[in-house]
Amino acid sequence: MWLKVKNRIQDFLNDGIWQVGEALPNEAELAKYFGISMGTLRRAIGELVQEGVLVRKQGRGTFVAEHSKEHFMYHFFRLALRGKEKKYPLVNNYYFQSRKANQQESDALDISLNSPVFAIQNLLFIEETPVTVDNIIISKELFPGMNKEIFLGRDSTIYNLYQNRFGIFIANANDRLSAVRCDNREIAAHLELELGTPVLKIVRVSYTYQSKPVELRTSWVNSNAAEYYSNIF
Amino acid sequence: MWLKVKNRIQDFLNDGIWQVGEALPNEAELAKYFGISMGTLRRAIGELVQEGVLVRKQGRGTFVAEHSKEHFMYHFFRLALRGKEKKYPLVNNYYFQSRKANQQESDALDISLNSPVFAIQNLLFIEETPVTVDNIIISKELFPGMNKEIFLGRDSTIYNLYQNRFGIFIANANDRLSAVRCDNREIAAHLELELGTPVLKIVRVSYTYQSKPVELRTSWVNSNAAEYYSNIF
DNA sequence: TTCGATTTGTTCGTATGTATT
DNA sequence: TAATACATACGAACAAATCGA
Repeated sequence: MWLKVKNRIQDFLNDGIWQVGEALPNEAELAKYFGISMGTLRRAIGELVQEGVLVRKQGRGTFVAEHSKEHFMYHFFRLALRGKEKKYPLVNNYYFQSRKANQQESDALDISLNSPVFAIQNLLFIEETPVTVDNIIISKELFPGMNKEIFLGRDSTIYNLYQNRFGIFIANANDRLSAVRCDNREIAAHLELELGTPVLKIVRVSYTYQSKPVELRTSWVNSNAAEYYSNIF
Repeated sequence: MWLKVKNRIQDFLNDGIWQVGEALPNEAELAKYFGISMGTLRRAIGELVQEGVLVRKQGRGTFVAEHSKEHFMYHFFRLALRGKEKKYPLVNNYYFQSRKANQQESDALDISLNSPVFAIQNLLFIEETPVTVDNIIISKELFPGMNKEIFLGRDSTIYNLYQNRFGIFIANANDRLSAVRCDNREIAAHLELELGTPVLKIVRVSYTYQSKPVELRTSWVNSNAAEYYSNIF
């Protein structure tokens, strides 16, 4: 029963019945609505809280999770200068283009070949040191109304923009890392490295709670300056 | 109360009152022993189950978790051949030495400089391809009776050996990744790479449930053949 | 094969504690 | 201070899995 209720609540969330940041009805009401006891309801909600979908606040209510800049930074930004504490990067945009998805992109994002996508290139600095060039690919269809002004005008992280403006939550990501020679002149120049220097290449696909792929991001990291941190639990 | 009981159970486990694989007393007995209701006890145990410390089996009992080879492989071995499924590696040992900890090693393992340690070098293959050279450092003090025969004679993963023979559970690990030029002749030869080829360098510190550092492992990965997978939730 | 004893899993209802407004 | 909402705790009943007689 708690599993059924959990799924029904998820469906409500997907259908946008309850909006981001909004409070759900209180536990007693919800239990009555679903025809179960409060204990069982709490179990269902408890799981969603653990997954980060809902947030419970004692004395206030249960809310649809709204992730902060800190959350996204802490969770998804895995780079830091060698041996130093993690810091917020500064972002410099190089291009924001409309084009069609190639094979790799359409495979990763689960869209058809040649679907319209946005292709974005950013250069990130930490303490004035260029640490990574990010190439971002997102499907146009998922982000109706998106344009360069909106993208550059965001007041927080990119994932926050997805969440707040488009209702899309990045819940998890899959990174594949390898070491490659930096043979691309443009990237080498951005990172202020000589051609042929080893760089960390990261291919990330980010997903929603429903495991729907949202973003393909390829990063080239200046490995002289920064390291990738991975915590395994 | 449930938090207090959880901590008391953890203490029992640390003190070895309940051994690996053993069953705990049943819920009713435990609740009575701790002077709490079964519901509260279940909450305490439930958290430990979630953390992977205990395992509950309906109809049988609650057991001290004993992690399988599959668990350790799935959780802690993050390498796979490019674009292929994860496979078990074959391990080839190059040396097993006794020596004293240097600065980096003593810092990482939280032991004093020049403490006795074991230093081990392995070469791992996947499908006949050499994928990584691992340098492993563990404190002698944590592994009384450890020697080359025991280490090489293990019938499962290294972490399983720590668990089954020494009662030490690797619960989480911290990896720091960077791309470097492979300038070490020996490592290059092991990986069948030319000197100067970019390789993925991973520095891992592994910890017990109590966040005590157990192992420092430095890996050099043949990035032509293999990739590092990282899942972020 | 069946049956009963044991053990964890689920659900219910209620009471009390604690944080917020 | 009172009302509201989540947090914790208790106890009981029944379901489901396991194991041995």
